[in-house]
Amino acid sequence: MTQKIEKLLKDQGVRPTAMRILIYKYLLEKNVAVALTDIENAFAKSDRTTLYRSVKTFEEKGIVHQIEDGTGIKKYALCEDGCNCEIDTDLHLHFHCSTCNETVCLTEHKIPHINLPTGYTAENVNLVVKGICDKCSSQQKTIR
Amino acid sequence: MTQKIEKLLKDQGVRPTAMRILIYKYLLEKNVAVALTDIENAFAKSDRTTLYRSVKTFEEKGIVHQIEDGTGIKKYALCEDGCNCEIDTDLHLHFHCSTCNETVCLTEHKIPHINLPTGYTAENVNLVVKGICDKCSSQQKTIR
DNA sequence: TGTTCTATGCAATGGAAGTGCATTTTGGAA
DNA sequence: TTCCAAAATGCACTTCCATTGCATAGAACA
Ligand SMILES: [Mn+2]
Ligand SMILES: [Mn+2]
Ligand SMILES: [Zn+2]
Ligand SMILES: [Zn+2]
Repeated sequence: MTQKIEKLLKDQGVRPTAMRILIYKYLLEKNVAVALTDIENAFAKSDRTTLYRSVKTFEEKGIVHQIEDGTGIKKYALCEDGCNCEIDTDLHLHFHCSTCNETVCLTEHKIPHINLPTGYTAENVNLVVKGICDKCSSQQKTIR
Repeated sequence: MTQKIEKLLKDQGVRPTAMRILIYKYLLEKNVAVALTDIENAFAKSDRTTLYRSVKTFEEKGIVHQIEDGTGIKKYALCEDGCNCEIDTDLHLHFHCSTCNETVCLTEHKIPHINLPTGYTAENVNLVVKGICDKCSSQQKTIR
């Protein structure tokens, strides 16, 4: 496991330090997008700045992508294999649940092509749907 | 003008105070989405809290809609006539220019219908395209 | 006029992003 | 193996914006 991650990080041009490996593992085991604060809370002995800069490096090297889910808090999630964060091919829908407050990548749901008025050039597209996630809606059923 | 605004506010259940009318006028003359700080700077003698609560009231009464353009700063813009901020009919694309840093409503560009996995329910959709706006790209041309 | 609800202003809080700088760690050259 | 330069880390701070509590002023209404 750790071996693989080390290799993966190296391949992306990121030095596999102890903390970075831990962060990567954490992102891997979470199946939702995480905030910096989440990572901070996951490790008792961690400095926010280090985490901040590690994640930033990950982002620059294409290891994670940043998600703006509308909460005002930046979230991060691992990129898919072979992802280049390219518009039309890699960018996908994100879903933010207003009940559990979790944000997930719906990697199967790519962003539809958007027509823009003349003169406008798209560099990036952010599509976030807010509502109730599957877990929360099935809990609702269970309750009643 | 002021008369119309007063009526409009009343019709939406908002008392047309002096400040609120000013804010409304300001939003009306700006053709871009504005941040609270923008409004604050537009009026020398204004209290941020009053502006904050006024805009919040506007939002609750369906007079403005909030825009999360990914900058982390909340923006606001007047709703169209007859807008109920309803998904599929009223929600539209927003464009954020990375050059001039302005965010505009592209009210003609409604949000395409999004298919979600089973169990997910959509309550709101946020679609933001980032890139270069028409003004900025035409300036580019002029320069070279 | 007096009462009550609403709007406003001021002060303060809180959360998160981001930066400067000193120190430690690391990887590679010698 | 030893040493050095570059990279990573940790701590202290700053900044920016959203948001709230509470006291006061203002408007509507009986
Ligand atoms: Mn994602
Ligand atoms: Mn809009
Ligand atoms: Zn949920
Ligand atoms: Zn522009």
